[in-house]
Amino acid sequence: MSEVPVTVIDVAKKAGVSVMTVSRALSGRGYVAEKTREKVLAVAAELGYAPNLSAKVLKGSRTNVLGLMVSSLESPLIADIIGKVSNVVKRSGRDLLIYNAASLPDMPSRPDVGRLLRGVCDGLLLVLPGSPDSQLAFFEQSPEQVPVVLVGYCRSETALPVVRADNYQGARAATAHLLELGHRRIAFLAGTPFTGQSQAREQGYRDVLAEAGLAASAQVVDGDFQQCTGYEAARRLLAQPQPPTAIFAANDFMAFGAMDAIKASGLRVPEDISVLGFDDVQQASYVFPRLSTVRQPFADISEQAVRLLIQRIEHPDQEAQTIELPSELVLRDSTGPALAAAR
Amino acid sequence: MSEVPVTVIDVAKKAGVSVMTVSRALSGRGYVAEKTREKVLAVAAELGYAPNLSAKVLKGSRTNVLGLMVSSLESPLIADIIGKVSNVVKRSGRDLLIYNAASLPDMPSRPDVGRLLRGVCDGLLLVLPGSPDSQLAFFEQSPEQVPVVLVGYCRSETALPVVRADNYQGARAATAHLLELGHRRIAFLAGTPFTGQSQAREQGYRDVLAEAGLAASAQVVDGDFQQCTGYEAARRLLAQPQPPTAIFAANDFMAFGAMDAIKASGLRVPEDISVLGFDDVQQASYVFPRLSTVRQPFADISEQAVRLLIQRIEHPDQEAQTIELPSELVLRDSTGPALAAAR
DNA sequence: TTGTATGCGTTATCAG
DNA sequence: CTGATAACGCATACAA
Repeated sequence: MSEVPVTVIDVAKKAGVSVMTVSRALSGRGYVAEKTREKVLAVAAELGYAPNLSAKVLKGSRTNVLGLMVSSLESPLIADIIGKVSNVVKRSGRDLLIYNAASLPDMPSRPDVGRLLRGVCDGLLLVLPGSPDSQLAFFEQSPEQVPVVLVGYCRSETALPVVRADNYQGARAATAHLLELGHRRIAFLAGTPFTGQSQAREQGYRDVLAEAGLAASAQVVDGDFQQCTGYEAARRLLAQPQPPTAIFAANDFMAFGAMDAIKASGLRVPEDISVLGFDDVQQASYVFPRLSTVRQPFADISEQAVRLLIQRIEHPDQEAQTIELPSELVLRDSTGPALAAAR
Repeated sequence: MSEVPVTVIDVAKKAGVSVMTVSRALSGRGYVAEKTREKVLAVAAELGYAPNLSAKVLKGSRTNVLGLMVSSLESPLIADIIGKVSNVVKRSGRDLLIYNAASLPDMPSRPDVGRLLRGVCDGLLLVLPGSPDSQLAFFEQSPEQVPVVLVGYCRSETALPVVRADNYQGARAATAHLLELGHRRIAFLAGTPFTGQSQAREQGYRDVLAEAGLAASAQVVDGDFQQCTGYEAARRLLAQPQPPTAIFAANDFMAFGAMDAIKASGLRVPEDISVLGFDDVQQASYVFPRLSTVRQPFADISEQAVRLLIQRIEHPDQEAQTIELPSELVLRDSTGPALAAAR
């Protein structure tokens, strides 16, 4: 009962026509008699014919498959983006293949990383918040080889098309909000520098403080977007003689870690210390207290990224553009007025 | 400067040999003079040759690519498994392609779902906790077509090889622990039924209660493994005249939701109500209070699943086996003695 | 409107 | 030990 793969030849034989006619009937290109077309389609359906993707690729034609390269699979944030992109792609009638470009510490990524996908996919989406730029150079060198769109990339040095949130304005709004609440000692928990997103957020934070005449009170702690790092960083901040009254984390996960550290120290959020995140991951609404944060419009970002990629596949000659979507300050329960005593 | 793809022909020309010699030198199969081999390898490296995967597939040879089909990309748990599998596969010198088999509500999955991967991959790993069995039937019907291994599947009706944790014993240990702490009203928050994992856990829960003569006190609330569902379910439980003193959730995310609901009601975990999860996702150690849970050995599971898949690729004729790895009760801070008043 | 022949990059077969 | 040739499944000129 094991069905051997069905090819155009099988369909052609059974339908009593040539392979060419089958090909035309299925692709819709070229002239085929309506009656013949129906016959072929019926036989194809009956036999359960599905085109061999590899043969298509080899022939150089479109596969209707898009690729998504990520620098990590262990971050729930990336998982969320992957899920959204996957849905958008499916809705466009295409398929999506995901590839983890992360290289193991003891096993450097081979030069053919990505070759894999490049062969099979019509175009590639790159979500690489954890990758050094060497990977990117690989794609920049041959832009006409395969269409590419960067997601959430924040540095200006690339010639590739980009879709991202407005990290700078988002961070400005967040910092301004904390100032309005009366906070004067606001710490910033930074993330990894790879995509430049953390720097953009830090810049927004610093600029707003500077404009309020508080440049000297800026305190930036290095981090890596991980929850446990946020925990450790917050512990160190709390151990200071004059701990901050508010913590602005470069992402939600570090904010979660910071909240845990604060609670573990016997302090309350937001009564004793306010915490503000960035991203608005799903968990932000479920933790206690619910996290105030800057929302990145991931649904829009995914939508635009896929749209832009498809556009580039169909019009490879157009200029690369950068799409920046607005971030939005979402106020929940983790931010509150600064303690009068602490001002 | 755009590099056109380098083929064996290019290498052959530059090395002054035939394509066949190049193929042999690179694959290591067949006789090639040592000196010729070195020459070819040098030229291949110089030209940056990488084999065309599609051509390999078309020819029917191994691709050294494994596929991972998941039923959802939005669950952090699956994301975790994906990451681990990805690492194991990389370490084996192979590559991994991930495909989201979830079908959109308004766009049913086309019949060629999976055809895609089946063509390109030597074998497939299936992680389908959210899929009805129709998808599975697809693979069972033609097991010799492409080697397949199921991950975390708990029903006995399949002839395919399976790797999973011991859900039943894990749930037994968890329930027994709550009984030892003095709890007598223990509620169980169930998940989706698709893989049978929730049922296995529920069975362990019911059996231990029955053996303690408490079968009548079993209370099972339907859920779907989602955090918000855990929240809602816990709220309903708390609204009862005699709320449970302990909640055993079929997974950690529902446990998180339950903890949030308890805290939002002004009660404390574990002083007023104990909460116990299942899975031991990373967040379980970071939430407050840290979650007691049943650890699924995902690292081992991933390792074994990949190992088993590779074994089946290389020896397709062997009998399908089921590997069940032990779960482990991990006690943290979310479980404590039952309130004397509530017993 | 339909059929024939060719090539994409690889590897297996078989001859040299 | 090495090389020419065919074949995998599909789509495209081109011919009929």
